[in-house]
Amino acid sequence: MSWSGPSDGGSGRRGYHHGNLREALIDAALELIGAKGPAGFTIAEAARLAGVSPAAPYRHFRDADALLAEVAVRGFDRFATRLAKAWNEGRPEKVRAFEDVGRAYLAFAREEPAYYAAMFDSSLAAEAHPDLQAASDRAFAVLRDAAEQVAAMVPKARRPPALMMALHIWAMAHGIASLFVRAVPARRKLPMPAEDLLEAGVLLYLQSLGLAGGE
Amino acid sequence: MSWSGPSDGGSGRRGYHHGNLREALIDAALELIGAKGPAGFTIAEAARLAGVSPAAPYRHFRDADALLAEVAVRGFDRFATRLAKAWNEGRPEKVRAFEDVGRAYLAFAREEPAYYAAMFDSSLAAEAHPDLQAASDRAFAVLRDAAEQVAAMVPKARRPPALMMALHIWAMAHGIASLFVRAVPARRKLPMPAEDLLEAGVLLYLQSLGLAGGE
DNA sequence: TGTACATCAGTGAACGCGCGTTCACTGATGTAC
DNA sequence: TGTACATCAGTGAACGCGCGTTCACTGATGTAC
Repeated sequence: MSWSGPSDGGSGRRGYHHGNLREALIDAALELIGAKGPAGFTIAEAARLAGVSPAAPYRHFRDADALLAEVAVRGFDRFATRLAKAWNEGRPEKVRAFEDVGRAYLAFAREEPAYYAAMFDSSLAAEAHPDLQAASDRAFAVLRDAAEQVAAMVPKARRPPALMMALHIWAMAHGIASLFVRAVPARRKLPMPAEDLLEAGVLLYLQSLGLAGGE
Repeated sequence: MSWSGPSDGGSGRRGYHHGNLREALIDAALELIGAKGPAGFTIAEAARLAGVSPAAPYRHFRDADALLAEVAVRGFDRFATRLAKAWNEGRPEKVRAFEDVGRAYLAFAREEPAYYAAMFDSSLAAEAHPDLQAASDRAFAVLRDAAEQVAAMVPKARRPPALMMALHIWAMAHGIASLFVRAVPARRKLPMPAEDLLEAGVLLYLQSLGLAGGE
């Protein structure tokens, strides 16, 4: 949560011009979303956190939704990067790398709850923010590509559609993240780490395809 | 969304006393949550919808959270009933009945989005509402019991923990419901109905256990 | 290198709004006798 | 059956609050010459 002003260096304000207000507002939004959820953040409070007047944000964002969308876009970009890193082009071994993607998914939800909430819990209409749709697509593409390469290992006769595989894994990872990693009324105490739960699920799933050491 | 007043019969107000304000407020809350999500509902607007003054709700609920919690509790109860009905004691056949539970899960999310949102998208702390926790437990118990009976069909040597199975299925169902049935920024067009996606996922999962017609 | 000027990124005061919550109140209902 | 009274479930006016948004403004920055 550092705001990386160019000439600021974290020392606070330095006069009439903020210097990097856009970034500071995004940082503030993240902080607020993390604390109160996407619905609990206001432009006014973000401005206060950034140390500017309530009118200042309007120089950079049309409204609260635009700021929220920007946060979500950045979230998806970080998310995509993280998943791609975990996949690592399927090295050293595809099934193992695929499981790593699942772990990276949960790790992101756990370590970046504010981004995650902006991405998945906000009521932004993706249609109204084309760049948001695009960013979400980029993240999903990583998962789909990985699924495609894993699916290709299955004999053609019983090979499932890679897209379906990707959707299944995404759904399970997202379900676990939503139910067990974050705070919801239905949240349960897990008898095991969420990561292990997902790993076991993915493993069973892949076993049914004849992959993964299902002896 | 009818308010079932005892002496009212849907004909509107009948004087100083509403007669069934508590129910009317819950109905109003459902309508608002359905339209704007759990965060977009206010006590004042619920009162307006119910046709009473903004102070009236406080005779029945301590605050907005209490009303929201009541809605969520009722949602979990309906949810549990619906899942139990789908499971139908494992008849006519356990694996098939288990799939039915999955279908019922999605059907609920689709047909009762307001309840579903109150249950899973609100920021209520379950700890602060013990009855909410209990209601959520009752719903999960249905799924866990079903999983237990399905797991019992697997030879002991490779039988997975039933609790884990229940968590996997719940996570996948919830993930699909969250990502593809409801409106979120990351929502994708599915190449198939969500129900089919879940059914295929559950089937593959059970196949890995040697259950389900894995030819 | 210096000066004039355009542009940019903030200010701060103001507005109308809806919300949550309180308060003394009052109309309606139910009950004791 | 009738009356007195307690209780209950609403009223409506009021309060303080924070928000989103606008506006004319002004200080700071950058650029042309």
